[in-house]
Amino acid sequence: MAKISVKLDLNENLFQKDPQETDLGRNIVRHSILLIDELGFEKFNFKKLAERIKSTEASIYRYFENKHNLLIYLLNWYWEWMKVRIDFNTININDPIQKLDLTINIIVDTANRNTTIDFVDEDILHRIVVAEGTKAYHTKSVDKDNQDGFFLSYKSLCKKVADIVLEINPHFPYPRTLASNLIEMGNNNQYFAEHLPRLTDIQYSKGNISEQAIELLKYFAYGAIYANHSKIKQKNGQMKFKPHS
Amino acid sequence: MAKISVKLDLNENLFQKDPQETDLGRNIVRHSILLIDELGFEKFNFKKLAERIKSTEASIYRYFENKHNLLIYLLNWYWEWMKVRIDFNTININDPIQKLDLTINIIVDTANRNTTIDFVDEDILHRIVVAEGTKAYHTKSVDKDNQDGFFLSYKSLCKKVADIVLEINPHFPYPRTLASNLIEMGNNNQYFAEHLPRLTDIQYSKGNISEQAIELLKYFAYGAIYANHSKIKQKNGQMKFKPHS
DNA sequence: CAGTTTTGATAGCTTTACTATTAAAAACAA
DNA sequence: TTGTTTTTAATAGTAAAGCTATCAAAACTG
Repeated sequence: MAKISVKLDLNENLFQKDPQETDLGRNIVRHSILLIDELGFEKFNFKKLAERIKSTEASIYRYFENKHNLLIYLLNWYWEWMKVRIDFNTININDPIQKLDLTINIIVDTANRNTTIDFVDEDILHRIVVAEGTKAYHTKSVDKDNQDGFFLSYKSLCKKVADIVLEINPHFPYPRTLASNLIEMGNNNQYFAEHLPRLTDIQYSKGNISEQAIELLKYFAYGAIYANHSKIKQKNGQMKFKPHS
Repeated sequence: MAKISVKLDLNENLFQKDPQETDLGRNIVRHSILLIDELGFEKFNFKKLAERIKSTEASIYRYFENKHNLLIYLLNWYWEWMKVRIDFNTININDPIQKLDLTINIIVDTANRNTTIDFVDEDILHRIVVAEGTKAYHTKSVDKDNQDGFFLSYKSLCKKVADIVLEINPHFPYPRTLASNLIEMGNNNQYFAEHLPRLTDIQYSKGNISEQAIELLKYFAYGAIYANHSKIKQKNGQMKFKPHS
């Protein structure tokens, strides 16, 4: 497998000093991924990370203002990487259905990659995205973080997926919702399969988790995209009721 | 509006001492809701809560082991309350489609309630569920918490919704996923509309957020439930491709 | 009114999340 | 190669968070 050197463009507000530029920076990124995965984001801190990489807290603070920004940096990295992979994989494909199928594959996991990046373990980063991803924007600082462009990558990723959906059905009324939901649903159902199995229909006993997740996302995606709403309205027609008023 | 005294049955592992039983306990619950809403869960702590209710940290620790358990307590309260409302509202309804529509109304918001509970502000609690809900299970202690029954209410709520879905279409292959996804999607899209509008198709400019969320959830729910998969497979048929292998 | 339980007041301890200072090391330039 | 700048390490210190322990006062219970 080719080892392509990838340097993704990430929003400069996310760091104090670009961690992709120095050994220490790349070390911080590499080991923060491992350590967040080990400890969970709440128990993770810069002191423990410093010990692990035999550096100091103060040095890490020169790269990232705090651990929240580091998490968002990692997520941005992943979202950018997803976009690259979608572009790369769909470059010669015209059929939008094929494009969406491919995109769903990329949403679900990082398997079958055609490159590796030396200082990022993408499988572990994917676990972080699944387990800790929503913490990026579920904070009181969302609006400020959003203004600082912390979610630009996520939004443009969703836009990309939404545009593929619109290629399939230009009249589909909820492209953004479908896009963000495919991503969140994919993450949730993989997490649920492992930790809260009653909340998903994906089951270890049925075989490969990723494959089931892909089938599931396709089912919901095409169910929505091709939804026959005149038929649904007809089926639901008789009862023009007012809910609990 | 009737003021019905409701005491929900909540898992006893969630607290050290039942907060529904004492004035201080009810005060802790009431003001923790207000304070978490104000500060966000990260900045919220027992010391600040103690100041607010003119009590002490130590006293609060006698009710809840830590703030994480308090959050889960509040969420369980809300999930139980949703179940009560679903039961109450669908009690004389036989049409499962009508039941699901009602359920979607209840998922989206707490409007048009027929009761109020004195020590819980449900509108604010709903905001907490939307903004902080996923933090309940995105921790390293999920599996332990799950064993302690911290998510029983959520799971049985999903089961209830899934059963309604199966009433409509007994062959639907993803009832649990649809159930949990309707809840998470409802929460996400309301949150996105407010904070990250590019991630949803709900827009303030289009009018009432809740109504749009209800329409959206119905669209996706019935799209999935009535998905014509032979037709979809036919449309997608020609390309039996292997994604990026 | 005696006994039990609950609460409040106070203290203290460890960890987290930083900031500041200074010196050593590394990088780089003339 | 030496001098200069940048980067890192080492150390110290602070305020807040997240607890635990003790004891006395208050409140409720029989």
